[in-house]
Amino acid sequence: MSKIKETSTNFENKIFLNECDQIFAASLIAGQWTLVICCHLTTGKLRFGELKKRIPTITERMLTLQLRKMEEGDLVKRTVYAEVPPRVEYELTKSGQELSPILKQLGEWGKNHRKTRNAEKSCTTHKVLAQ
Amino acid sequence: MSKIKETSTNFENKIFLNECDQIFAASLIAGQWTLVICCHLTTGKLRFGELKKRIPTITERMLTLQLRKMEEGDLVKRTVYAEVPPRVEYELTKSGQELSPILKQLGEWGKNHRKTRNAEKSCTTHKVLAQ
DNA sequence: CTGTATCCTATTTGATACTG
DNA sequence: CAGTATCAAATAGGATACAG
Repeated sequence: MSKIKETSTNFENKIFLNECDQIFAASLIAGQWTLVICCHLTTGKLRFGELKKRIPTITERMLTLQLRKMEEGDLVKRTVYAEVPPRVEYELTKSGQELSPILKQLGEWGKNHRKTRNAEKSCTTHKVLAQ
Repeated sequence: MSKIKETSTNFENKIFLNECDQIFAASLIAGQWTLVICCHLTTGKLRFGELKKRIPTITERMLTLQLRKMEEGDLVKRTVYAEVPPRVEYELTKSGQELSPILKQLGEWGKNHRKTRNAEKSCTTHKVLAQ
């Protein structure tokens, strides 16, 4: 990458271009339950009821909404079997699986970041006092 | 990691443990403007007004709110200079900088994912028709 | 079993005006 | 310059009941 003056419009545009994909990606994993669902599906396909059981605090409404959103974003694949009683299975798409290692890194970062923060908190009390 | 039966509660707990850090991390980068700000700060410290100029569509209110949230999350450091007129500079913390490469990967994934989706869309029209 | 429909609350964001 | 204050709009999320 050649050097660009930091004041040039082009320089700023390069940054924005990069942003857009990140923001697009972030919008796909946004939502209270998306990552939770993602995580459970990394180990394989699951039925609606199985997901519900693994995430006891989610309501059926939210599970449906989130799964629909993830389906729309091509993160999960929904397979309906024409049986009685109905059976519907959810699994990560190829893209969804490719996201997993990145999310794992994000988790690692989160773990370390949390540690660092706690370590700092025990030294400096001004934040607590400010409350 | 030793093998655990997939039906055991422990197995599910392991997944949940992993989730938590991810969700914690996600909550820190959530918000309409967080990633945009993050991105601009990767190239160095910026003043309030400079950020505002680089993100023309953000309101001062939102810029303030997001920066405060990111400060609270220890992603950015805020430095106030006792000058007239006032000068305040924002920069990524060490943790914030460590997040950058992960966000870059997320952006790469987003770019590819977007491509894949568009390619699929041009072949299959049922989704468009369903609308 | 796998969802929908309805109603309601909480949180987030935006518009605009004002301040030390 | 770097914010606050206030009000309004939009969006996300939850509780509950019901349906194919």
